[in-house]
Amino acid sequence: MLDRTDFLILDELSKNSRITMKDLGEKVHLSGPAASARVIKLEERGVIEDYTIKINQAKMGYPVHAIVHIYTKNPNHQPYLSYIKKQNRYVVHNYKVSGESCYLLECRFPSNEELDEFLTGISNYVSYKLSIIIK
Amino acid sequence: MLDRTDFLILDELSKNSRITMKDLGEKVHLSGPAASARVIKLEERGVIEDYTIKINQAKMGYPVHAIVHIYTKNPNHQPYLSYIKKQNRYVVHNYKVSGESCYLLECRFPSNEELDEFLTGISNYVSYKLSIIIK
DNA sequence: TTAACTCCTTTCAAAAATAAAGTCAAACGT
DNA sequence: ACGTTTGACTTTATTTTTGAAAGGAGTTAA
Repeated sequence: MLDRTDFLILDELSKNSRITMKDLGEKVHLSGPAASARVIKLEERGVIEDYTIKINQAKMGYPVHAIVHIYTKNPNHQPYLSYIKKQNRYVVHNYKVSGESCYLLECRFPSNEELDEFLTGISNYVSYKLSIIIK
Repeated sequence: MLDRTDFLILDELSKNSRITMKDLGEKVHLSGPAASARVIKLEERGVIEDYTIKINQAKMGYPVHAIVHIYTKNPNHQPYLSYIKKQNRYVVHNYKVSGESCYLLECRFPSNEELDEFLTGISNYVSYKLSIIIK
């Protein structure tokens, strides 16, 4: 399905998604139009889902990075999920998981104060364990 | 420091990092060169760290997505860290965290068999708890 | 008032993207 | 064995985008 050249292309686009098709072509020993055609196919097949940027959240004012393990006491998760949705400025991911906990919440905060408020908020719906990411 | 227009630019680039400066300019009510100048500044300030793509890992053959909580028994983490480095084809992130566990490992596998092998491998160095991401 | 900045626009030459045409080789049916 | 189709590529030529340069408008400070 995917050949060596496709992998090289994905690798280059991962490193720099704004590379020109001409330069991408050179890197993978193809002409610009050929590289472009490959990329379009990768998009169509859904292998490339998105072109995006990595933002330095600390410089954006969100230096506190945390993982919160959620243990829902109530079988109805909706109140928790609604609350999370309302607090989405802090939430990076909310994974439903199998294992000990029910959800794994990755989030970012401007300060510990706001983290504290957030945790106070969710404790109305669920119990949790907190891990702060150090690096 | 960052104004409303910068936030709009970051938002648009997050959604599509390959947008042309001309189109980006239109979206944020600026000329192409003005948008381009803003973007260059955001890069220089380190707010934009990287232009990258989101790859559908399932279509790449890595459908199993897991978070592994690592508890190091030994105060010397090096053997664990070296092992992780060797297994980097599976590892998305290896966060050092404060809290109950020592590291939070986000990883992806082609199958449960390979997840099993990986876990067998790390159990030589550390103990762990596994969470499989369902969605 | 004037000078120095900042941030923008417009203009235009150079570079890149894209559409189109043509080449080549492998696969397939007759 | 021959012609046809298909897929992936290159080259060429047109269109579009980029990025440099020049200049204007608003702000601040001497």
